[in-house]
Amino acid sequence: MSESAQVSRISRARRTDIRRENERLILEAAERVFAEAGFGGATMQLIADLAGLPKANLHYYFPTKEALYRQVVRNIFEIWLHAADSFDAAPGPAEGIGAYVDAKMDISRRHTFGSNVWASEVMHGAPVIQDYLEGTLRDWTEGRIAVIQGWIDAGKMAQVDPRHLLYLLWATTQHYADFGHQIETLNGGRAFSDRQWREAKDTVKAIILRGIGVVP
Amino acid sequence: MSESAQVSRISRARRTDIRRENERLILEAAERVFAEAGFGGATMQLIADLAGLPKANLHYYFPTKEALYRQVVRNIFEIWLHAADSFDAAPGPAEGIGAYVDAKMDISRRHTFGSNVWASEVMHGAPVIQDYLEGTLRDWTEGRIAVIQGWIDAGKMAQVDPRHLLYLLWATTQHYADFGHQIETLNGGRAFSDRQWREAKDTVKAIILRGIGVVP
DNA sequence: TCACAACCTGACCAGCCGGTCAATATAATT
DNA sequence: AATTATATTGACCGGCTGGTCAGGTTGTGA
Repeated sequence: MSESAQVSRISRARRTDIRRENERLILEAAERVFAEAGFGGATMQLIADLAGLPKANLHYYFPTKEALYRQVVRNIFEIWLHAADSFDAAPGPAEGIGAYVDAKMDISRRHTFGSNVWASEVMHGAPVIQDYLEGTLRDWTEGRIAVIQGWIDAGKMAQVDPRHLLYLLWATTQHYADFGHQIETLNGGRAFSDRQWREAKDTVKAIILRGIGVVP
Repeated sequence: MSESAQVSRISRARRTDIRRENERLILEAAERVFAEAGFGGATMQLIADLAGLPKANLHYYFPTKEALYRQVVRNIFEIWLHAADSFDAAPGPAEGIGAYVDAKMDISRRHTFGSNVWASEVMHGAPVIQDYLEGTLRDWTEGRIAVIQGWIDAGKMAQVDPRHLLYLLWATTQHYADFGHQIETLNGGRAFSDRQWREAKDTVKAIILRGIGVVP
C-alpha cells in the first residue's frame, strides 16, 4: 500500500469523525429537548444551545426539524428492538422474560429521554414511525407471541394471552421511564438508587413470573 | 317567592348554562388537541375551530393557553383519583385490585385523550400539577400502600412491595390508553371491540392477581 | 502552493403564534 | 324604555419559529 493512499484513508476518516461527532452532539441534545418539550414545544435554537453549536449548523447536518426528530426516534427504536435479543436464546419463560424485563428496565434507566420520545411519538399517533409499527414491530411481536405460545404448549407456563402479556411487559418497564418524574416525586424527590432499581426489577419480575405460573 | 325572584333565578341559570356549555365545548376540544399535539404543538386556533368558536372567544373564558391546559389536566386528575373509590370498600385484594383494574381500564377506554394529556404532563416534568403530585397524590398513595400492607399482614396476599405493585397497576392500565395507537396497529388497525376490552381486563387481572398470590 | 470540497455561521425573512382590544350584540334588571 | 352586565368577534400586534443564504474558514488531495 502506498503512503499517499494511507494518508487519504486517514484524512477521509477525520472528516467522517467531525461529521459523526457533531451529529452525535446534535442528536444527544435533540433527544433531551424533544423529550422535555415534545416535538411541538422543542425549538431548534434550544437544541443548538444545548449542543453548543449555532442553529444554522444544525440545518447543515439535518435539513429540517422533522428529519432530526425522525433520526432520534429511529435510534431509540433500534435500542428498543435489540432488548429482545435476551428473549430469544432463552430455554423457557423464567430466563426469557426475566432477561427481557431486566433489559427493558435498563433502557428505562439509561435511555430515559429516548423512552420519553418514543412514548410521545406513539401517543401522538406515530406520525413518523407508523411504517415501523406496521412492519418491523409487527413481525417482532408475532415472533415473540409464537415463542410464548410454544412455552405454554410445552407446559412451561400458565395459559395466558401472549399478546396481553407482552403489553403488560412493555407497560410496566416503560412506566419507570415515562412516569419517572411521578415515581421520583413519590420517592421524596430523589432519583432511584442502584438498590431501588434492583428492588423494582425484582418485584416486577416476581409478580409477573408468578402471575404466569412460573415459580422462580 | 315572588315572580320576579323566580325569573331572576331562571335568568341567572340561563346565563350559567351558556357559560357552562361553552366551557364544556372548549374543554372537550382542548383535551383532544392537547392530547394529539402536546401542549407546545397545540394552537388556540385549532382548539377554537374544533369547538366551533372564534379564537377570541376562548380567551374570554380562559385567559391564557396555560390556564386552559391547567383545567384540562385537573379534570382528568379528578377522574383518575376517583377510580380509587373501588379500592376502598373492598374486603381483600381480589375484590379491591380487581375493581381498581376494571375502573382504570374503563378510564383508558372512555377518557383516552385525557389519559394522554395526563401522561404527557407527567412525562414533561409535571410543570402544572407538581403540587398535586406532592400533595393529593402522595397522600392517596400512602393510604393505598397501607391498605395493601394490611392485606399482606393478614395473609390475604403474597409479600410484595406495595409501592411497585401500585406502579405496575398504573402502568398496565394506563398503557392501553397511552400506547393505544400501537396496540390498535398491532390489532390490524382496528380499535378494540367490547369483547377484546373484556379479554384485556381479564388477562391483566388474572396475571396480576395470581402474581400476588391471590387465587381467583 | 493551489484548487477544491467540506464545514461553519451571522444576518435575515416570511409566517404563524398567543394574546389584546374596541366595537357590537344579546340578555337581564330596573 | 333605559340601563347595566355579560357575551361575541374581526382586526390587529409584537415576538418567536423554522428555515435560507451568502460569504468565510478549515481541511484535503495533487
